[in-house]
Amino acid sequence: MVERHHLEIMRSVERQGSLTAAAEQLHLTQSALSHAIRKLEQQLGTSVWLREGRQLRLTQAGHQLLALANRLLPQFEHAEMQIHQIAQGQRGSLRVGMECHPCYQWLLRVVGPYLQQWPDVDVDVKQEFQFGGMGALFGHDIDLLVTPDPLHKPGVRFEPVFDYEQVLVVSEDHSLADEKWVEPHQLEKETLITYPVAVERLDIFTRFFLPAHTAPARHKTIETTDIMLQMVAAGRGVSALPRWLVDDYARNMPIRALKLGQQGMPKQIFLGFRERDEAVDYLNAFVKLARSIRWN
Amino acid sequence: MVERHHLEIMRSVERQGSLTAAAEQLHLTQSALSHAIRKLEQQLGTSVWLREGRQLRLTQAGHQLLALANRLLPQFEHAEMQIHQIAQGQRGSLRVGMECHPCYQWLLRVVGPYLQQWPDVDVDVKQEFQFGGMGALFGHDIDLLVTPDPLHKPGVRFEPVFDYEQVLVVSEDHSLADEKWVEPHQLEKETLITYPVAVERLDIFTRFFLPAHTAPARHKTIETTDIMLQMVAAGRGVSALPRWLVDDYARNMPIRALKLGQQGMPKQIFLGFRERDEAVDYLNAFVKLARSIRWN
DNA sequence: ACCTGTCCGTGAATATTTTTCATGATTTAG
DNA sequence: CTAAATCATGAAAAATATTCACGGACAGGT
Repeated sequence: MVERHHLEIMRSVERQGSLTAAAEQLHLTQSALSHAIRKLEQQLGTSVWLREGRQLRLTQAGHQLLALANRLLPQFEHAEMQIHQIAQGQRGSLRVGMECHPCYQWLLRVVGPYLQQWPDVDVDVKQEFQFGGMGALFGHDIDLLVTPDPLHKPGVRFEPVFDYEQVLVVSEDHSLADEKWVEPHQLEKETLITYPVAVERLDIFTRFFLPAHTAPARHKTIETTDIMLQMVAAGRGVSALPRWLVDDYARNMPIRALKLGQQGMPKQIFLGFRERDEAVDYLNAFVKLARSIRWN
Repeated sequence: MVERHHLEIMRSVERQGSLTAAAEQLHLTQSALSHAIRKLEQQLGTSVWLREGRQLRLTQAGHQLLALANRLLPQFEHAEMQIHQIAQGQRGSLRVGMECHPCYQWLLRVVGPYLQQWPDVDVDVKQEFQFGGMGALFGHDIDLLVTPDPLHKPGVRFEPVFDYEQVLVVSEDHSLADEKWVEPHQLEKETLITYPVAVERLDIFTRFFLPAHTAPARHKTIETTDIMLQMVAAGRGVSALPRWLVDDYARNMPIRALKLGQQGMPKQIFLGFRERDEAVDYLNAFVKLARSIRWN
């Protein structure tokens, strides 16, 4: 019925002052506009303007239409511009999913600079997935997965972006506090504090205790890193965390970091994304930026 | 570029869940929609949804479009409905112009009931006209002119809507306070207070003093009726006003109304409008309602 | 694994709509 | 009163939208 085209005509006629001038501005003939409006008037059942000599004066219906044009046309134009930006990968929204607790601390450092570089990209972080991080990736609930466990499958690609060392955190007063490293059996009497995730996903078990066929005496879970470290500082248990994270906290807390085994436990953070999105500029840029960020 | 039609498709596909179902709802074939969107995608430079098996999933551009559709389509529809009402004279805006000061008091009593009867008509009152009330009427600045002086010209019609008597207002303490009527020469020593308009437009001069070849001693002008009557009550002068207005104020003020001459001075309020608008329902209804209102 | 029904995409044919062209009627300015 | 400018109109041409008739892909049932 009322089409965008009609609104363009209304606006142009208002701005240019005459049908003829408007036609020129719209790269059409005066006749085309005349026909277009005439048809609209027939459909609306009322005229849009009154022909008074060579002047056109808007009727009430005409005023409504003009108001509509002034309201809607900018929205059309803005949306088109935005979609254009999206088409060129300059604008978008990046939904980041995370599968590891301390990853969040790391992510925060990446997101800041990223938002500066890509002011037109929104970053959204999600932490709960019904079908796991991979499920969320495949189900398009997220566009990027931050995880320490790359689960290679066709359709997704994982890129390592950050190497770090997982360390054991103990209180300054702990008997092991001055050791360079710990062996599994040294923790047989300890309380281990971890995030509340399945044991299979805890490297401290899969790569440290299990190979040595031992385990800590007790296992507690705590949601947040801050409280976890408070507990460790208070001598209520030990925990395994990234070294960069511990170093950060150690400035204000009586805690120490120890290597897990003589060689330490190297870990990596990976970014996973759908291969289809490989060409998406702002996603690629995120991966690149993430890789370039260093902790001193 | 992005047309209303595309928005309709986006919305319908979202609601119906598939192109085929949307096509049915829009009374088109699935092929038509497919072609339409394909062309749009080419113009935008990005696809609107991804074909995943038989599922369509919106891209970011698609989400933008859908959001646009949900925002703009209701506005299109609302505007069309409104214009339809305008076309049938059920809705409009009535711009009322006034040429006489006390007319405003009268108008207020008409507008209330009118707004009740015509909830879809907006009433706007204007009091200042660059080229007089008639000019405003011809220039389409107003649709209705309230005036005591019908100036008949081709193209406009005037309808008398209210008969009343213009009376002299004096203080209760005035020497004439208990007279039934006054003659012009009795006011030769008085101060006359009027609204600030040209003397030719004041009936008290043209119909009362001038025929008797006399005039009041002093002439002051005051903008507002309230202050004017305060002055009269205080014995600072006399004034000429409609009887219904004076009766209203006299309940709380020490003032009296006297006939101007033995016969009194009958007056009328007229409503003027363009003959072209004669068929406009809500305008006609205003005139009719104005005529029917009585003061008891 | 193999139908089967359903969905979407595509190219050619067709239908519809938009635009132009050519012209006339009306009005304003000089 | 003429000249220039404006908008309206009908017919012709151009452009666009829609349908038709397919084909390929996929999910669900057997």
